[in-house]
Amino acid sequence: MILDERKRHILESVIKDYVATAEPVGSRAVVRKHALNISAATVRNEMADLEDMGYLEQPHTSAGRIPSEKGFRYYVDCMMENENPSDEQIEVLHKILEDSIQEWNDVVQGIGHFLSQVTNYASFIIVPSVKFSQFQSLQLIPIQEGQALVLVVTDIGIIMHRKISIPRSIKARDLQAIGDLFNRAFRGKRLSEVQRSDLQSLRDELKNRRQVIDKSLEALDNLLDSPHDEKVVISGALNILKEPEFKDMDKLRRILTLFEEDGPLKGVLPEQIKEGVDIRIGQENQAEDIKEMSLVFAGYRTAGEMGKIGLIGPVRMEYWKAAGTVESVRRIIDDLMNNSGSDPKLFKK
Amino acid sequence: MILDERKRHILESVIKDYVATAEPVGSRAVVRKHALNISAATVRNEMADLEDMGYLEQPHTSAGRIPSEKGFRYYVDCMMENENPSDEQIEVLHKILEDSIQEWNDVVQGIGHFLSQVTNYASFIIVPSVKFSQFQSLQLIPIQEGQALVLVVTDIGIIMHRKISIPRSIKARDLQAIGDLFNRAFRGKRLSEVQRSDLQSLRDELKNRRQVIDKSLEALDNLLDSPHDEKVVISGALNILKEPEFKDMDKLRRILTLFEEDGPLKGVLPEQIKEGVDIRIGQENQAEDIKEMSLVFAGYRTAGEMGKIGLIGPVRMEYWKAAGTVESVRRIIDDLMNNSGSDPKLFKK
DNA sequence: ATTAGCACTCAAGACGAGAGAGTGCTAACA
DNA sequence: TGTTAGCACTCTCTCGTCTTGAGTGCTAAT
Repeated sequence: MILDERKRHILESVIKDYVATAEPVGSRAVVRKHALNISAATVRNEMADLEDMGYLEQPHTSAGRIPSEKGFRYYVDCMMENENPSDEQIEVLHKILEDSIQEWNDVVQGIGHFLSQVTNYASFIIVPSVKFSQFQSLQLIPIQEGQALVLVVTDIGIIMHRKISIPRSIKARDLQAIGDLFNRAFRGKRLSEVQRSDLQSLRDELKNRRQVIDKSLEALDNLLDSPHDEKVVISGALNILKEPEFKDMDKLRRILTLFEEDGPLKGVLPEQIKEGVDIRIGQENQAEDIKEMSLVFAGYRTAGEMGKIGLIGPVRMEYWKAAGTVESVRRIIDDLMNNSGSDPKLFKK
Repeated sequence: MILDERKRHILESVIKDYVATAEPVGSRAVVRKHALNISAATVRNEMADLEDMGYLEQPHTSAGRIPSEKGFRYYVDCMMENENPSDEQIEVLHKILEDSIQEWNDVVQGIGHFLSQVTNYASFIIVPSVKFSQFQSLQLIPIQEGQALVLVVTDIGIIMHRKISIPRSIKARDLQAIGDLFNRAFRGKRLSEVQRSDLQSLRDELKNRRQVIDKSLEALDNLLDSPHDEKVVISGALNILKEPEFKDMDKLRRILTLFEEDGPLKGVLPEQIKEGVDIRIGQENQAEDIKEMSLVFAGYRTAGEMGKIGLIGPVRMEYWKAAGTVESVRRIIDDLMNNSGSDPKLFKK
C-alpha cells in the first residue's frame, strides 16, 4: 500500500508524538508541532482516511488518534531511518569492553547494560550453547589427594571444568595418559558430536583405569548437559516500570516474570533468525505473553553459532533508536568476536 | 514493658489479622474472629491503651488499628513462636540440593528459590568472598601454543582460573617449576594475605622467567580483585508485587532497584552478624532505601567466613514463618558445609 | 471493671455538573 | 475538486457534594 507524501508526514507526526507522550494525538497538535501548511480540518480528513486504512485508531470517538500496530509496521518498513548511538556513547561502550576484556561474563554484562541504558528499554543477550564449539583438549589435573580436575578447552578458548574423585593409586602420569587418550579420540569434534557411543568404546579400551575414565566421562557428560545450554542475560528490566502502559499490576507482573527466569524469554524469540535487525511489533509475536510488547533484535555470529541480542519495550517504542542501537552493538560484537583473534577471550560460565 | 495476658492476646489478634489482610482491624473483628469472652467495647478500651503505649496506631480516627513497628517488635521479641517449614517442604529442599550437588552455583540458586517459594517473600543469599579461603595450590597448565591457564585451588575446593599468554619458548616443565614456586610461597595463606610485596619478592627471585611470572601474578592479582568479591543471589524479587503496600509505582521502583544489582543490597545488611536469626523491622534498618521493609536474616559459616541468607518483605510480614524458614535453611546449609566433608563441593564463580 | 448504647468522624464510593479536547459534518471558498 | 472555517456533538476527566458504613470514644447503667 502506497501512501502519498502528506499522509506519510501525518502518520509520522502521530507516531513521534504518541511515542513521546503516550497520549492520543489530535489534529491540532499535528499542525501545531509539525508546522504543516494545511489546516487542522484537512489533517482530520487525512487522519480519518488513515484510520480507514488501518494505520491509525481511536481509543474513543472524541479522542485523538494513536498509531495501530499496522501503522507502526508501515513506518518501520517504509519510512524509518535508524538513529545510531552518538559517538560518545560508542566510545563509552568500547571503554567498558576494554575494561572487562578478561571476563566474557563481564563483557556480556557490559553490553547488556549499555543497551538498556542507552535506549531505556529492557535488553537481552542470548549466548549460544557451548555445545557447538569444537573440542580442543581435555586434561586431567591432580589438585589434591584423591581429587582431580577434568579441564576441557574448546577451540574458541572456552574453559570448562568439573571436579572428580579418583583412587589414590592413580599417579599424575596416569592422568596425563588418560587425558591424551581423550584428546586423540575427540580433538576437532564438536562437543555436541561427542556421543556416548564414542565414550563407550573408549571405556572398553581401558578397562584397567576404568574408574577414572568413568568419572571423567560422567563429568564430561555433565558438562555437555543442561547448565551450559544457551545463557540468557537480561539487563534493565525495570525500565518497563517507566512506561505508563504498565501501570497495571497484572500486566506488569506478567512481563517481569518473563525476565525473572531464563526459560520464558527464549521461548519468545524465533528459532531461526534472519540477517540484520528484526522487529516484532505487538501481536506479531508468537508467544502469548509478549503480544503487548515489541521486540527489536539481531543475531551475532560466534564460533559458528548464532547468538542473539535485542530489546524489549512497549509497542509504543522508539523503533528508530532501538534498531540503530541494536545494529551498532551487533556490529561491535561481531568485530570483537572475529577480529581480535590475537587473544581469544576467556570464557567462563 | 510487660503487658497483661489480655492485651497480649489482643495485640496478637490485631497483628495476625493485619498481616493477613493488610487492612486496619477493628474491635468487632477481634472479638468475632478470636472468640474472646469480652465485648467489643472492652477491646476498644484495651486497644486505646495499646495505642497510648505505642504498640498500635490508627491510620485515621475512624478506622481500626494497625500494629506499629514497636508493636511488631514486641510481638517478635516476647510472643512469637517460629513456624518451621513442613516436613514435606524440607524434603523438597533436600531433593533440590542433592540434584544440584555438583555445582555450588546451583545449590545457592536452589536455596534461594526455596526460601522465596515457601515464604512468598524475596530472598537473598550472600556468599562470602573467596578471599578469605586459604590458598592451596596454583598450577600453570599449557592449553595451547602460547597460552596457559593459571589454576588456583583453595582449601575448600573453590577453583578459579585465568588465561594468560606465554612465550613459545616456555615448556610444560618450566610451567610446572614456576607453579611449584608459587606453591611453596603461598600454601596455607589466606588469599587476602597474598600481598603484592610477596609477589614482588617472588618475581625478583626468578628474573629469567619474568614474563610468565609477571603474567601469572597479574592473573592472580586479578582473581583476587573485584569480581570474586562477595556474591549476592536474589530470588523471588517479584513476590513484592503481591503486597498491596507497593501498588505505588515509585515505591515499587525503589525497592526493585535494590534487587536489580548486587551492590545496594549489601549496603543494607549489617557488617557484623549475630548468632541466630536477626530481624530488622522497618525504621530499624539503617539504610534509607529499606526503611519501609523488614529483613529477616541469619549468618551461616563456611570456610571460616560468614555468609548471609535472608528474606525481605513488607513490615506487615509473617515474621513467624519467615524466621522459622530462615532458621531451618541456615541449619541445613551449615550441615551441608561442615558435615559432608567427604566430597567437598565444586565451587565455581 | 465491664458493657450497652449512641453520637460522631472519616474514608470511600456514587452521582452529576462542567470543562476541555477532539471529532465529523456541512457549507463556503479557491 | 480539494481545502477550510464553523459548529454541534461526544466522550473523558475532574471536582465537589452526598451517602454509606465501619469504627471509634464517651457516658451511663450493671
